[in-house]
Amino acid sequence: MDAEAGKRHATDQEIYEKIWNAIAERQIGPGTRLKEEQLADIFTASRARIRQVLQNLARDGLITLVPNRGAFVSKPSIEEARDVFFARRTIEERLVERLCATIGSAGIERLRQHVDNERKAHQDGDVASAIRLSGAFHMLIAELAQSQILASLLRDLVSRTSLIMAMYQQKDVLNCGPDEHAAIVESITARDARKALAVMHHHLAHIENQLDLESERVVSRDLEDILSL
Amino acid sequence: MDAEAGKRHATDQEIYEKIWNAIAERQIGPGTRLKEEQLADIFTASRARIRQVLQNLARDGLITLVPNRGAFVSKPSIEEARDVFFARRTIEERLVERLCATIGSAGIERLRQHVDNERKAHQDGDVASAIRLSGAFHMLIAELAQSQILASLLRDLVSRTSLIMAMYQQKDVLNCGPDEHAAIVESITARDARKALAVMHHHLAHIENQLDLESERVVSRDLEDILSL
DNA sequence: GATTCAATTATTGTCAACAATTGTTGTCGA
DNA sequence: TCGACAACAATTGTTGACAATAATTGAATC
Repeated sequence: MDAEAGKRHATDQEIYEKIWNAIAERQIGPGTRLKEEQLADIFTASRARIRQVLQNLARDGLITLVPNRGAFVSKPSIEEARDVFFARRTIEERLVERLCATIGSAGIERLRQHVDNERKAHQDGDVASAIRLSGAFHMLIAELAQSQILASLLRDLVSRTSLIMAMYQQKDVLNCGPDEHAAIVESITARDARKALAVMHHHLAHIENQLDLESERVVSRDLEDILSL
Repeated sequence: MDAEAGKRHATDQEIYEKIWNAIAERQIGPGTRLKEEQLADIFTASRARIRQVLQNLARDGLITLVPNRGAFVSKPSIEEARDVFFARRTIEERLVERLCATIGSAGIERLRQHVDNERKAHQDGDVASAIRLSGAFHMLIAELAQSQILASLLRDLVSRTSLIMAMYQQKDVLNCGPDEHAAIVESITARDARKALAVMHHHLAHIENQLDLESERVVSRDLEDILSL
C-alpha cells in the first residue's frame, strides 16, 4: 500500500535503475543527450537529485559528463570496447572457475532455469527480453560465485557491453544465443573448471569478434516514452 | 602563478583526491565521522559540492553513507576483506601475465626505478611514503598493462586494501616490503608469465595472511590537521 | 551568397536558506 | 537511582533562485 497514489516520489536508486536499464536494454542510443530538467520533469524530482544520479551513471561509464554541456550516453570507442571484453574475460573466467568448486545443487538449478527462460524468449522472438536475460545470465554467475565485489564490477561491465553492442554489433547477428550459455552451465555442472573457463573465454571472444567497426547507428527516441513506464 | 593567493577554490576532483589519499594513507581511521559542514569549512567549498564528493567516495566503498546520519569511513568486515583480496588476485594476476607479453624496456625501467624508491623509503623508516609507494607500485603495474578499466577498478581495490590494513594488520608487521615487489619485477623482466603470476599470487596471499581478526584500532585524529596540508 | 561578430537563449554550475530527521539533554515520576 | 518522555540542538536532505557558460540566431559586412 504505497505503490499507488498516482505517482510516488522515486528514490535516487530507482531513478538510477530506470535510466540504467533504459541504456543497458538499448532503448536510449549512444550519443543521446540527457538534459537535467527534462529528467527532473519525467521523474518529478528536483534537478539536484537528477544531478547526483547522473554523476553516478558517469562513474560507471554509461554516460559521459561534459562540463557546462551536460550528460550524453557514452559512445565507447573500439579500443574501450576491446578493453571491456578484456576485463570481462579476466573476471568471468575466474568466476566460473570458482563456481565449479563451490556451487551447490540449488545454484545449478537456478542456472538451468535461467537458460530455459532465455531459450524461451529466443524462440518467441522476444528480443528485448532476450537481451535482458542474456545480461542477467552473466550477473547470475557472479551472484552465485559469492564475490560481492566482482559481481558489482561485472555489473558495470555488462551494461557497458550493451552499449557497445548497440553501437558496433552487426544488426542481423542476435545477442549471444542461449546455446553457449547452456554449454557454460553444462561444464559447471560437471565441475570441470578447465573446460568451464575455456568455454567462457570462447563465449566472450565470440561476442567480441562479432563487433563491426563500421556501423554506428543512433537510436535516440523520445525519452518520455521510454522512462515513464 | 596560481598556487598562491591565500587559498584558491579546490575543484571537486582535488577534494576527492585529498580525502581519498588521507584515507588510503591511513591518516583518517575507519569509523571516523565525516561531517559535511566541517569538510566544507576545510576546503572552503559549499556543502553541495562536498556532498557530491562524498557520494563518489561512497561509491568506491571508502566511506559509508548512512541516511540522515552522515558519512563514516568504512569499516570493512573480514569477509569483505577477503573478497577484496580475491578480486585483487583476479585482476593483478592477469595484469602481470599481460605485462610479460607486452612490456617494453621503458616500462621495465620505470618499474625498477619505483622499487628503488620503495627500498629507499623503507630503509629511511619513512612509513608514510612506504605505504603510499607500496600502493603506487600496484597501480603502476596496472598503468603499464594498458587496461584503462582494470586500472581504475584496481585503484579502488588498492585504496580499500589500505583501509583493511588499517583495521586488521598486526601493528609490528610492516606493509609489504619492497623485496616481493622486486621479485615481481624480476619475473616480468624475464618475461616469465607463469612465474610472474605465481609471485603476484604469493605476494597478495602473503598480505592477506597477515591479517589479524582481533585488533581493530581506531585512529581518528583531528581532520583539520590532516586535510589542510 | 558566405562569413564574422554580437546579442539572445537555453542549459548547466553554484549557492544559501529552509525543512526534516536524528541524537541528546534535562526533567519528571516511580 | 533508574527509566520514560519531551523539548532541544546538531546535522543531513531538499528546494528554488541566481550566476556562469556554451550553443544559436540574426544582422552587418565583404
